[in-house]
Amino acid sequence: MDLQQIKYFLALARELHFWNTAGKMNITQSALTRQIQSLEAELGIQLFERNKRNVKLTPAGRFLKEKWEVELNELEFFHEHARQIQLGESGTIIIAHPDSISASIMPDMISRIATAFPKLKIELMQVRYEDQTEFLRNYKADLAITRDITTAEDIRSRKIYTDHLAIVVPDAHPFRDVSDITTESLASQKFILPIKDEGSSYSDIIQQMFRHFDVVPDAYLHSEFGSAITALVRKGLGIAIMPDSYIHHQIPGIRFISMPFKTDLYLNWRVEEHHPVLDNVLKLILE
Amino acid sequence: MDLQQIKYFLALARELHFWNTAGKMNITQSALTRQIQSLEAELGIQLFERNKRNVKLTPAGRFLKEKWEVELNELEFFHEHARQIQLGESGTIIIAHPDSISASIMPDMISRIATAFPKLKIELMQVRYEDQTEFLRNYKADLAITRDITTAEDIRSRKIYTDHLAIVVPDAHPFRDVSDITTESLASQKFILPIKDEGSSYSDIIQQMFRHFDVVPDAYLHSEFGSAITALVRKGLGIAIMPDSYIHHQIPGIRFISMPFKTDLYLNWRVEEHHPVLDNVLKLILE
DNA sequence: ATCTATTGATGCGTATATTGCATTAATGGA
DNA sequence: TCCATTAATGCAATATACGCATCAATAGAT
Repeated sequence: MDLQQIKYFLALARELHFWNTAGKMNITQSALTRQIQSLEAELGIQLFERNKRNVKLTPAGRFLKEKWEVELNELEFFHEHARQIQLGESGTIIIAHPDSISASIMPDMISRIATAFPKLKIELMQVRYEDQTEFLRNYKADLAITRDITTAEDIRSRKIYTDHLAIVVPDAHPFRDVSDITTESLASQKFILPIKDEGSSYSDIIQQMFRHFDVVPDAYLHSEFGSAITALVRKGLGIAIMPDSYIHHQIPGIRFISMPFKTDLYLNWRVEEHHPVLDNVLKLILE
Repeated sequence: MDLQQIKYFLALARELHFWNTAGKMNITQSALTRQIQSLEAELGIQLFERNKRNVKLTPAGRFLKEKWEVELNELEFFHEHARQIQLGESGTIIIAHPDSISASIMPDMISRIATAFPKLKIELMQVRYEDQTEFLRNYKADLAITRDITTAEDIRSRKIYTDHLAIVVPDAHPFRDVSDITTESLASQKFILPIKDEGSSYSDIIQQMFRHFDVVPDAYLHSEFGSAITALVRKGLGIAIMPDSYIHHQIPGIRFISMPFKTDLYLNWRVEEHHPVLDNVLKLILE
């Protein structure tokens, strides 16, 4: 069974028309017909019901369409990753990280990696917290830096940094330093907070801070994106809680008031890994 | 890329010897060499390092070996399931169920299915609770009957039956009926209980019963298997809590004392399903 | 009802790919 | 140094896949 046959099948399953499909796949209708026939014969499964006028999927064909689509996609990612492994020091590693540390620990980390592996390409990406495990699993990312511990069996985590929460206010705001932050002063503020995520340790720490001040925050706006949040704070739409790593972004128009609440950063990676360079990069980051 | 090439690759990755592998795959060494070469060329990945004397996997080859093994296996299951879908009424459906109901609701359910679909083959299997979702997902089972609600997105559940917990004692035991069951009388008993599983609603119900009597059970033996448990009870090694459906097994040497605590049975199946007969069987069971 | 354009299947000759056989070249061990 | 083992390769035979042309069925237009 040839993978090309499955590709022909998937194309035909979308088009449901031999001539159009054959055109798109750059073969003749007769070749396509025979490829599908041979696929059906080899599997012992009729994939399409067809007469001279109409083509439609059988139940078994519908089932295999779904499965094969996923499977072929996975294969592509595996092959690409295998190519990266082969490229070794001149390959690419993909790092997913929160925006908050773009200007704090990331530059240092990147420069250490780049110095140690001059030919290695590094891709950076931002991924929503809930997608990170899946991105690692599917080889869409090789390393992920998160503010949450990952508990999955096939992912390893290690703490690499700790920073503090800060209250982010516009320049003109009356809050000047920690002594201005009290139960009363907080109660009258509007907050811009991250999207509340049950079981996220980062959310938990923020909640914990509010509990410490015995305040239920008045939060009407939620966002995960730092640049959006800082812009909103600057415009006076509310104040925010962010990791103080953001200070390094040196964003004008806002101030950070560091609070004595810690938030940890974790490095996450796949347990099962045959990528020698990735192993070395891991060692480098973890010292 | 031909799947046969991947099979050749996997065989060679195990043997690491062209002649032996070629022999096992019923081709000549030269054909095997060329298949592997063409696979490597098409992927642009060197899979083996070889000289005239030794063959070994490259890191990329090691990676793909693992992935392709899993993938090929999955494909096999998909094709087999697709064949079952095609066979329709003369296919096979696989039902996973707890041993407890083998003699109570199962016979009735099976006979209803068999009457409605005379050509359908039915396979029964017992699966540990924690494996059931995976068995459904991988098409190793089509229906699963459990005492726990399944919360997975891709699995649907419906309650199909409720039975009661019973205290299971050897014939000679002083407990005769419900009135003998008290906090004091329970406290002096040794129990054989199922393996405690956090988050299992069946465990919860048993715990709930003990809490009701304000007793912490003295349980030194744990098993999930009904036949093992009843044998142990008969030998006087302890008393057990079981669903009273077991009464229908008519096991000699033990007695069941029904308690007013309910345990529900759920039928679980895959949401995504193109198997028309399976759909019909579902409708039949759920009325 | 008849005609026509469209569509999937199929026969046939050609082009391409794959195989087995025989041989070659490299290498570890006697 | 010689020999047995082993992966690669040239070559001819065979098998497979392809495109072209054609056929047969059918929906829709007239």
